[in-house]
Amino acid sequence: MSTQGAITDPTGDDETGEASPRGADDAVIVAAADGSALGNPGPAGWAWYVDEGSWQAGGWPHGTNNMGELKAVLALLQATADRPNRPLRILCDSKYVINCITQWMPGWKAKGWKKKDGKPVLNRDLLEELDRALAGRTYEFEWVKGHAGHHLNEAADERARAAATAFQNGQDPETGPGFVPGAGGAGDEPAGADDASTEAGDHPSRPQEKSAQAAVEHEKLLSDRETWADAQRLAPLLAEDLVWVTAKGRLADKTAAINYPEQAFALDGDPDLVRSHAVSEDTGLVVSNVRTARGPAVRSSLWTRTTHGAWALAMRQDTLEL
RNA sequence: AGUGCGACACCUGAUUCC
DNA sequence: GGAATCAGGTGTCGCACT
Repeated sequence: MSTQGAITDPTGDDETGEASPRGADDAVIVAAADGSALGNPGPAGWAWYVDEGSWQAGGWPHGTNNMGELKAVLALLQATADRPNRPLRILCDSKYVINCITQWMPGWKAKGWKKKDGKPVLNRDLLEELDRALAGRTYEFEWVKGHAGHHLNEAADERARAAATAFQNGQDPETGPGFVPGAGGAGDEPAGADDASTEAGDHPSRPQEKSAQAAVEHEKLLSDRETWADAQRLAPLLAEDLVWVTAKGRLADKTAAINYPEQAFALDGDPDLVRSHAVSEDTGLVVSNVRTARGPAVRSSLWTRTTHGAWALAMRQDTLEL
């Protein structure tokens, strides 16, 4: 099933990433987009795939399947944004995503992002970004059944799951080469002439920003009860030599934090990010406002990357507000 | 306000088999 | 590692009824 029929027949050959003359200015880009969320919600990944030389993946430490599905399409749009004249054929197994974009969004926008039952539409931020990214583009969605052996869909699925798995292990996912025009064949485009799109998405390519981003994400992850209440998930997030200065001015270590997670991690509401700072490529600082059992506090957390590539909390200080 | 229903995904756990 | 079956769950939407 296809929507938005503005595309001139893309050769009908889905197995080849791109149709028509490679790199042609108006050649249809055929890509599959897919998402994954382990445990749903849980560590989540997204990916789009054109061919072995042109794909991208990413994710979050915590997200839903549908966030992943939406982000996969959004990332594809962003990665190809510098070629707005090339039509997109997007293979997607989520009817939620296809219906959101092709049927429901117009109504939601007109009605102030309220569903039929009056409740607010979920994933609105992603949807609004998608709406912006779609403007001026020629595209067409094709629904493909998931796990039915479709080559492009399987490839995107594998990469999305791999990204989710990476986040589950506290590691950074493989993000892929990004959109590389004509990557599939004996390309006519100068090799490596364009890697500007490699970094689209959640993980900025500049390493300094990456560590700040990682620190923020892991800080959020650790504030989630589902994470810290599970010792299996909690332990790897804490550095062996963790130093924690509590709100009362006491010193605590990793063992104490693991033995008394309720006291150490329970918050009223989510942490409110104040600032994040990249100390180095492997160290990020996060300052946030939190509501502890003892009252509101300012929390500074230092996250570092271990030798295994995973991020762990190295230092934390809480200061109670007056 | 609630209850269903439908659809597509995303999972978790078992089992069998190779 | 892989492929197939069976349970059970959440993410999300629309629709119809109470």
